[in-house]
Amino acid sequence: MIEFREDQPKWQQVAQAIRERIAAGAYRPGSRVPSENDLMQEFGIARMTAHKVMRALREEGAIYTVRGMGSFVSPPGGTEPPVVHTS
Amino acid sequence: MIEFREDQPKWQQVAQAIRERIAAGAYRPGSRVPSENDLMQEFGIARMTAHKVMRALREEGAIYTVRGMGSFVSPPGGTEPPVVHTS
DNA sequence: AGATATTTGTTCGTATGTATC
DNA sequence: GGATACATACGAACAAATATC
Repeated sequence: MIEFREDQPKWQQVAQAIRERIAAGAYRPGSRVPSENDLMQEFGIARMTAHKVMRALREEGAIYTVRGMGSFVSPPGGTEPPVVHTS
Repeated sequence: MIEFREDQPKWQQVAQAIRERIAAGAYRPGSRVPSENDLMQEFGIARMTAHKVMRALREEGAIYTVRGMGSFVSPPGGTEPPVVHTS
């Protein structure tokens, strides 16, 4: 759990926590990151706040998202299209 | 986009813009009007300001709103309850 | 085929805090 | 004090995509 500081928005602090886990290799390229529901539970935040976190990470290219599936760590390169199972 | 005047609140100017579009028939009775998010984007305003716009239009009967769905142009009569699709 | 659960996308409703005028 | 305007953050509801059973 995080002790939220007063001087920075929750959504930024959570986003930073996820960034650090990716950088540390806790979440590896192509693997799923916690769902918005997971983030709600773990950090005690509202779903819209979790959504804002994921949107920020998505916009900076750290993750990509598939509706109904979840979000995944982007490959090191950065912009390769996600592997979508079409079978 | 709008060039906001200094002599009048933003939320009133945006509300007037929407009123004019309804009057002009750009938004027809029963059809959806732009969401608060749309208004944020188009006019470059905060969500709370967009909300204030919609509340004003709702209170004067120009639109009606359904949570989770959006806002819609009121029928010409004025105060008939909205048609909800239950099928 | 159908039902259910999970997950993300989007919508509105509300409250609080900050800053400015 | 009041009104405006912004950002943050909570809640609630509806929608659509995906997966599983």
